[in-house]
Amino acid sequence: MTPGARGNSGSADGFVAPFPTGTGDNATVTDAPGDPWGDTRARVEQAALDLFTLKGFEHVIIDDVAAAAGISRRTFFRHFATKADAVWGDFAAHVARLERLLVATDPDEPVLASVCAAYVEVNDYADAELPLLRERMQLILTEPALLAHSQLRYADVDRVVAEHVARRTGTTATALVPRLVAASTRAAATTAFQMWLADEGSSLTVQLHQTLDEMAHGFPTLSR
Amino acid sequence: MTPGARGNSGSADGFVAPFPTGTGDNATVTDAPGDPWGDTRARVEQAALDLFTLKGFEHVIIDDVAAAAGISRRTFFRHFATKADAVWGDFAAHVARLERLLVATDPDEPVLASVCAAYVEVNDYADAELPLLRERMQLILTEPALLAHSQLRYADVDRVVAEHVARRTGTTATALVPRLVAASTRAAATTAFQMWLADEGSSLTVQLHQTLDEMAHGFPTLSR
DNA sequence: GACGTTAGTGACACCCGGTGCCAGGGGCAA
DNA sequence: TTGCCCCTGGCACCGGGTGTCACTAACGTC
Repeated sequence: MTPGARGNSGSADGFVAPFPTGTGDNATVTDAPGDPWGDTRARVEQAALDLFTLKGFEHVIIDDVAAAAGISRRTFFRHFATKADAVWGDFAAHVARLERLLVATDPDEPVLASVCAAYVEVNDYADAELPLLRERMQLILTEPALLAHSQLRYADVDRVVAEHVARRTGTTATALVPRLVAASTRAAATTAFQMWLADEGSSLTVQLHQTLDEMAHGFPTLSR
Repeated sequence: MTPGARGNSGSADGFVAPFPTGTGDNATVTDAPGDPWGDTRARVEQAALDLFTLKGFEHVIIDDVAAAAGISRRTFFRHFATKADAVWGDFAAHVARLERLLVATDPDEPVLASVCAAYVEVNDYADAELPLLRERMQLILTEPALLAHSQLRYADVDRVVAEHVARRTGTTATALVPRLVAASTRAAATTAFQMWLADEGSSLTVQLHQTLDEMAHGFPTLSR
């Protein structure tokens, strides 16, 4: 549901630049112990996020990001398949974590509740990570091109959830209920993120809980 | 929720070509009474749909569609803002119809039920229109680029539904419940379309009813 | 210490979606 | 006939994305 807000530490799918690309501002060579030139991918991500937030996604061209990160346009596309991908961090790891949470759920717990709980838990970020997450989600849910692109990323989430429901209910992931649960919970989670973004002081966990519960319980607020 | 399956009769936002563009296969000039040269936009739509279905969306370039429709590449982009838009027919009219249905709902009816009913009714197509609808939805839900693009179109639907719920519940369209109802019902409707596409012999109306009810009632199938 | 391998990089050419601009040319009213 | 409106095609251009080639640093091997 969310881009991986961790600072790209593990580099699950990211490479590490083994030498400097020399824009001149790299100070001394032996700056940090172990990783002297820093992670190129992380540097590009940061530059992209900053520029997109500052000038708007479609007003920034790849050359801008590349220049800000001290790499060439061609190299940008070696680290990110598309312009939009620069916003998502290590999302594959996030999806993998959701899948692990789902697999580890108590088989006696109601399926829908287990999905909601996993959604809440996988989005339980440390306070220090929230500003970055906010910046990412603000872009994803606000910029049309990124909103459209998000559909492709979220397809993986839907698949993981649908497979979980299918396992628990003894059907296939393409059956009605697994698909419906996946689509509905994701819709609710997205709504929770919108509410969280709109209210600077709110808690993401609380918003997720409230929104998922409201949906899962058949919208009790609407006079039932 | 659905592209307008009607044959583009009203031309709510489409223009009408006032003279032929002459690829040679236009038979005699006085072919059909009243509209001798046919609707250019409709011709392009048909060519695009056929080619996309036949070769896959991203394996078809605009020049292919333009050539098949007997127009220039530049003219294609005068009828459709993007390549993806050629698939959607008169979707704005479809959204407008949904909005009229929502406005006309009985104020005493439960809000959620009124949204579900409107979703079902706005997607109640004549048998003759179903093959075209199937082709369109198959593309939209299958081709990644079109799936991503659909998010932008469906944003209009969400807005209309959220505004309806906001009116009925005395809040704003950006409040939690209006947003959540809009997102959830759309998720359910999309799922219904997937099920309908997967089962050649099923009824779209039945699928929509079943899926929306399952969601709106809190997923009774999941042992509650 | 010379060597081949591996991997990230930059430069270049190219494809394709999309846009701005300009120049026709047909319908239509004055 | 004149002028206007609108649709059209052609052309140049922008920007995202890809294939290819050559360069160079790190590393293991003989």
